Amino acid sequence: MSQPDTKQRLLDAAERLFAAEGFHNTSLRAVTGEAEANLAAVKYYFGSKEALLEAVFARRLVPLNTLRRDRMEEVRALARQTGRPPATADILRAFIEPTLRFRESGPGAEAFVRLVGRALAEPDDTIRKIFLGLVEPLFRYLHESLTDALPGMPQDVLFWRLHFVIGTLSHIMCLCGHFHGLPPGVSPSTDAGSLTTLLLDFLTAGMEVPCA
Amino acid sequence: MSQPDTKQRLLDAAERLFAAEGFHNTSLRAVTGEAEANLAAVKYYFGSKEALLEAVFARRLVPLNTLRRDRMEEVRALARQTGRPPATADILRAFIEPTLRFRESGPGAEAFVRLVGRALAEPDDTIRKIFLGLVEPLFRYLHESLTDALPGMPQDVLFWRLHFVIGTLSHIMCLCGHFHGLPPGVSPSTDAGSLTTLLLDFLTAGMEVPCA
DNA sequence: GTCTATACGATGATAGAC
DNA sequence: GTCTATCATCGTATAGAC
Repeated sequence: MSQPDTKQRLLDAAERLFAAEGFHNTSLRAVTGEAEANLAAVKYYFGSKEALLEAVFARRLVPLNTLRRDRMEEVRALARQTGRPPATADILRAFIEPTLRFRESGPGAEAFVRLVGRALAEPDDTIRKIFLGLVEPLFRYLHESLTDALPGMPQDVLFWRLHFVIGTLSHIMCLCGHFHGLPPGVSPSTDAGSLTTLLLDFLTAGMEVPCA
Repeated sequence: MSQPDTKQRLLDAAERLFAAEGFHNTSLRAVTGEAEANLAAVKYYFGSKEALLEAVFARRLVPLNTLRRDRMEEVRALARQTGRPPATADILRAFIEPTLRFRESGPGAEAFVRLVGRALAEPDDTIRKIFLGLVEPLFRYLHESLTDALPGMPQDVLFWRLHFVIGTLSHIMCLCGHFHGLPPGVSPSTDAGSLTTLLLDFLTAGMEVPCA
């Protein structure tokens, strides 16, 4: 290769721009301009604009998903030793805490978190499916783990509540640092630790409440 | 006018296409094609593509917001007569039930609900601000009503929980009829009545749980 | 007032030279 | 591996017909 890490520079520039301006609102000329690469380099390294997006997702999502699954597996293994179901709060923490902490894991990570938070609301089927392909196995495992934690809950109620959790987390991920309509005098804490606690209290109560 | 309601046909076509394909993925040529109007009709009636989107939002959102605010005001007025705070569940129901019922209010309404559900996750600042301009006063009123219902709750906790509610509702709005990864044997009910009950149980429990 | 025809610069994508 | 040239299509703008 002649240039050092053209591929990495393209990924970095695409991640930042897709998060800041949106996928459809970002031109390949803007990406290659910021990465100081030629327009056709995207075609060469990735194949298309959509394949570039998939690479942006995969680079950070694959290790994050491994971490989230490992933590959920750990909670369930410990519970099996006691012979009792895992606590709902422990399952949710294993899923949520790495997600929120990820924002503090280095340059570009905050932009990436916003990008992921928006992905499920993406109108474009192709793009949403690229993202779903990377996270759906993990969602299934979370579903399975929650079924484990809440053995008495009807299947369809659990299914909806799972999506309530995912929806809340997605919204918080794209909200971080971008509040609308802050009332005067309110300056909510945004560090991963506080936010994890606040989310866990709220979601655990919602997951565990008896249904009519 | 020569053609019957060119403006309405443009709004109908834009609503359907923006919801189905996304705003940036929908060309004005597609809109005017479906509406059987000339390309320049958008410029003539609305001024720009973004102004067309604002008109699509406003047409249905203004009456819906009036309904939601009226119902919240009614709950608070009744509570004042008893001299006690309104119930959290009643405030949330006043906000959520009209939103979910709206989906069944006629042709095009379901597409519109998805469009609104995605709006807060919209990456484009201009578009998100168009939407926020139409809903922020209502969000503030919901915030105020929940402060009323939960007088002991710290301001910053209430602020976050308000956003948890909005995030959950947004996600459900864009999910309706578009599930990913349905496990076999689960066919969740999607009618407004059942969904309202499920959401209310979950969100009320989360709003009312004591915070550490 | 309402609508049509047409043109302009910029975009995503590609083919093929080097 | 990298770059130039080219293409259809995009949002927008304008001039003018009815």
